[in-house]
Order: sequence, then C-alpha cells, then structure tokens
Amino acid sequence: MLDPHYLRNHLNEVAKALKSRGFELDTDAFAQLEEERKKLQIETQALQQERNEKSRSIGQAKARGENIDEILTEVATLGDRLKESEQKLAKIQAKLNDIMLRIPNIPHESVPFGESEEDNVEIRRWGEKPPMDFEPQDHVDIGTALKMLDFETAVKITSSRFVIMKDQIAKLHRALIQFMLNTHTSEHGYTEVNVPYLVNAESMQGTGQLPKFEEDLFAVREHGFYLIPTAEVPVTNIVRNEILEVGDLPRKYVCHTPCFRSEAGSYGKDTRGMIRQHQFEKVELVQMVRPDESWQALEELTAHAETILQKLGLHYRVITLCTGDLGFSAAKTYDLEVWLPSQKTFREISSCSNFLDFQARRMKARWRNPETGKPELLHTLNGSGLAVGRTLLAVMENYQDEKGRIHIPKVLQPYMEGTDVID
RNA sequence: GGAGAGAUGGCAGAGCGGUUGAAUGCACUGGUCUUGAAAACCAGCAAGGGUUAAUAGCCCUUCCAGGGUUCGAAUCCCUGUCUCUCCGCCA
Repeated sequence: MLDPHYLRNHLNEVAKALKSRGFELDTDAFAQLEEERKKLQIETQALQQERNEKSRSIGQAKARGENIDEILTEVATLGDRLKESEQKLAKIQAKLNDIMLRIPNIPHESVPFGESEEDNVEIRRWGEKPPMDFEPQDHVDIGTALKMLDFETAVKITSSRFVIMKDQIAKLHRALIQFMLNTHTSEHGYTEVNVPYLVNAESMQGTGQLPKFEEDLFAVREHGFYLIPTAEVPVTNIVRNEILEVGDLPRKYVCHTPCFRSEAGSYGKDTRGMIRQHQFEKVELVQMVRPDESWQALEELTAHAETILQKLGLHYRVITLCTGDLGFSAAKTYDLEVWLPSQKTFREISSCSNFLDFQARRMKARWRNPETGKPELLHTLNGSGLAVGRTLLAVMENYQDEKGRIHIPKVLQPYMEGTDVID
C-alpha cells in the first residue's frame, strides 16, 4: 500500500508514475472520495468530542449529587446523529481502503520504462552455454526416457500441470533443496525457517496477493485458508503487526516450501514439462531491513541467488524488469534467467525484489528508529534462491550428454551419495 | 470432537460502568552520582488517525475481533477467533 498521506498530496504525480506500469488511477474519483472522507471525519470526530464532554459532565454532576435531567435531554438526539455519521464514515473509509489496497507500488526511479517483458534490460551475464555437438533434448524427453519423470500418472492422480518425480531425479530434486538451504544458511547468513503452507486472508493481504489476485490462488474455502503461492507470504508475515528493535535487524530468512498457483490466465502457455506447474518447490530468501539499507540489500540478495547458479555452473543473465513488467508490490525487480539449451533461450529461475515499505504498510511491520524513538515502517525484500523445479530442469538439460544421461554437478554429488551420473 | 479457564502497553501483570490511555514491576531513554561501569536515586516512555507548514497545539480511535446495552464500557450482554488445562482421537 502507498502512503495515504503522500498519495493525497501528490495525486497527479503518483498517477503519472503508476501509468508507466500500465495502471490507471482515477484521480478525480479518488480526490472526490477523499474530500467526502475529510468532511465526514471532521464531522464525526466533532460529534464524538461532544459526546465525550457531555458524558464526562454527567459523571461529574452525579458525583456532586446534582440533577442531570437537563444534560440528558441535551444529549438525547446526539447518539443517533453520531451513529449515522459514524456509519457513513466507515462506509467511505472502507471504499477508500479497498481502492488503496488495489493500487500497485510505484516503480523506483532506476527502473527502465517499458510496456512489456520485451522492454526488460539485461544488465549482466555469467558463464557460457554448455558446448553440445548434438541436438539437445528437453527435460521431458530426458526424464521420460529415464522413466524418472511421469506426467501422465500425475494427470490421473490430479490433473495437468502436475508431475511425479522418481528415483534419481527425485533425489536430485531433493539434493538441490539441501544444497540451496545449506549455502544460504552457512555462507550467506540466513536463518532457516519452516512455515505453514496454508495461510489466512490477512497474510495474503499483507504481502499483496489479496484482494486483487484471488483467482491466482488455491483456497480451502470452508476454513478460510489459502495455499501459499510462494514462501514469501508466510515468511514475510512473520513480522506482521510487530515492532522490531534496531538490534533485531536485518532479519534474513531462507525457507523451502511447495508453492501452489492456479495459473489462471496462462492456458496454453508452457504446457509442456515442468516450467509452469500448479505445484512446485522453491527456496525463498526473505529480508526485513532498515529503510536506508534496502537498496544495498537488494543487490546482496540477488547476488546470493546468483551464487547458486554459479556453483551449479549454469549459464545465466540478470535483467531489470521494466516498469510495465513489474509485479504488483515491487518497486524494483531483478530476474535471473537461466540458459535452456532445448529452448535456446534464457528462462526465469529467480525473481528478486525490493518492496520498500509497500508490504510493511499493509502488514504494519515496523522497527523502532533509535534516532526518533518512534516506530517506522521497515522495508521488505525477497527473491527465489532458487525455484527448485526450474533449477532441476536446467541441470537436466545443461548437463545432458548425447546418450541422454545427466551428469551431476560436483557441488551436488555429496547430496547424491556420490552419484556422478544418472542413467 | 467434549469440558473448563483465559486474552490488557515492548514484556510481565493490576484494574469498582464515570478525568483509566490505563496502577505496579521489568525493559528502554535522559539526568544525578562515579575515573568509567554497575548499583542507587530523579524524570520520561503505547500505537494509529484527523486537522495543520509543523516531528507545535487541539481533537478522535484503540485494553483479541465483530456486534449490542448505556448519556458514558477495558469493565455488562451476544457471536467469533486464538491460547492454556483435562478427556477423546491421532503422525
């Protein structure tokens, strides 16, 4: 959520910035609602003040043993007027709040302007394409031939966009998780957490999935829970409604969870293989930091995610998302894209974002600034470190040989009990 | 799932329907004392919002959440959520 104060006073400026990411803010309607709110709020508070004063004088008169009939008649209609005013105000505040919750974050000034992913800007590359003097297969063909990926049975059990991993592929998948968690905890200073996979609506609102993106989520409606689309939701909400002391910052969490996405609206997109599944696993990095440290934290967090790709020896590039491709809550996002030989292109494997105080304001996540002594909103960041399913297929494709075998990167071999090739 | 108890400031913990936004302790901040620290003593210290140029005043809201009773609710009533104890079930 944007700062309501700031929005009110810089309405046109904000509207212009939001337009760069394709969001139209109806400034006239907002300004009018805001004016109404102001009038009603002043009126309501004046009535409340009057009630408080009269009630207090009744109490005092009674204590002195005086007659209170006169004051009581004065107050007779006050209750009804106040109630009416309060209800009107509540209604308009709810309306404004709903609007506020649906306004995306303002892109940071360093974010390149653009309309779609076409306009994203590559900022660096690492590594090289693996040399292959044969036509590379995709992970579906490799995994199916090995009888270690089974899409058909998963359809029987559930539906499309699910998969069954078996044997050495399942183990490789598990090895990747362990490797990522160990790297981030031992080398990057993150604290490992294990969190609920079902969350309530407040948590979803806190990180920005609700109210606007309900159709992207799976829900357990009879309990009012949602399946998490990313560990970002439960992990970031750890600090919801908290005031952290300065010594408690930064908080750096790493968390492995399954992620559940309905993929509404992506019909026909990436239908083959494990690129886009309803259920996939991810190791997520989440940071809560002092506001003056968040931009540096974004660079560090991105580097932490990159470390995984580097240790795995996977060729990748880093891009800055342009204004039009930016996610709802993010002020700036770097995507890591890994090379996929079968598609002869780079595909997203991590997304690292600074949300500034956008999520923190929704969550009331604060820290006590020792300079002012007052609670202030903190900044939140997160990034995949990495998406495990996509990393798995990147390893399968980049480390395949002409016989359809998969060679295991050195760093993973200890997690594979010494296995160096899957065949 | 059944029975009972509870939910108050960063934490612990009082609180008669009427200056209670809330005693007290801890923590924290400032000061005195001290070579320094500790201790002791003194003082300060909830959050959110409105108005405003203002981090000045003034005002409003908030004692789990949502309703209700009342001129007035932390205090009374109803509903929900959560926590704890016991029983049942269970990885």
